[in-house]
Amino acid sequence: MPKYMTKQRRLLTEYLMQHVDENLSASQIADALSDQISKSAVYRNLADMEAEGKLHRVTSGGGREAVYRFSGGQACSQSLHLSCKKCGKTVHMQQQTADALVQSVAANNDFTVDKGETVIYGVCAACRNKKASLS
Amino acid sequence: MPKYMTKQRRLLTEYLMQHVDENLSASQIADALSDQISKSAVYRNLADMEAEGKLHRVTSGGGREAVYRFSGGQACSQSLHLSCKKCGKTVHMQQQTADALVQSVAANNDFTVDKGETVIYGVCAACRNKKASLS
DNA sequence: CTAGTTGCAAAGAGTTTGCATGGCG
DNA sequence: CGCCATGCAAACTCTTTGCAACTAG
Repeated sequence: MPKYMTKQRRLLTEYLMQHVDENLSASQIADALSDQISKSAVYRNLADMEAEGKLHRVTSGGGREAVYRFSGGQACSQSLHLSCKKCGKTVHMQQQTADALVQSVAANNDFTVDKGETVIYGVCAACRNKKASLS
Repeated sequence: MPKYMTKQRRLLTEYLMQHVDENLSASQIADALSDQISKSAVYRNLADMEAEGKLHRVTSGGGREAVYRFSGGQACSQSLHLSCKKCGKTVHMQQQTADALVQSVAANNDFTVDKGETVIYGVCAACRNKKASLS
């Protein structure tokens, strides 16, 4: 849990702000900022931010790297996330739909869904159309 | 894509059969079978089996290891999966509930859910009760 | 017999950690 | 000024790869 707002921390936050809702791997971020922040600082800050809940760890991008997603400080825990396997974009499901879904699962399977942790994979409208048009 | 059914491959398959629907990390499996199969063979066979579609790669267990789930050859792609964060068990959602859910998302967010890829995280009934009873 | 597989060990990739220096408040 | 955070590099963990020996068909 950080106490000082360092230059590096600010730079990292700015970087994340510019990549809201994208899935970024720790090493990818560290690499992009390598000339401004050391690798260790990136990893440490990323871990801190995750602990603070400012960042969500996805870790499911096909590799074995730590993958994070920054959501601009919004209340992400209140809406499920839809992640497109094609373009990687993540969209927040409407809370209303999410709640209905959660209740449905609770009623049918006696299972309490964690909205903040769950990411639903599939294909977004844009990519679905794209796929249809080209080969 | 393997052509021979080797002793190691059979042993690995048997191991997986005994752990259907559990989330197993590659290293965990390799370690468990270390005295019967070499690490490399485990990794190679796991990769082959995934390519053949006999195994599903989860890779989202909080660490940075390759995590797999074996489903005994069932048509897992037809039902969403619920994974308990406490005990790690994965249960198949009833297809009926899953379909309703998928349709709901499709209607509200114009997003095509991939049932085979999606894992919903939360807490199962058993663990929910457990949590309530002790401290 | 022939080619796919295994095993071992070395090489990689990514992440974590120890310690001295630097900088926020 | 004091203590946290940074940087650097070494240490680690997990995974991949090269190559000779082995074995399933």
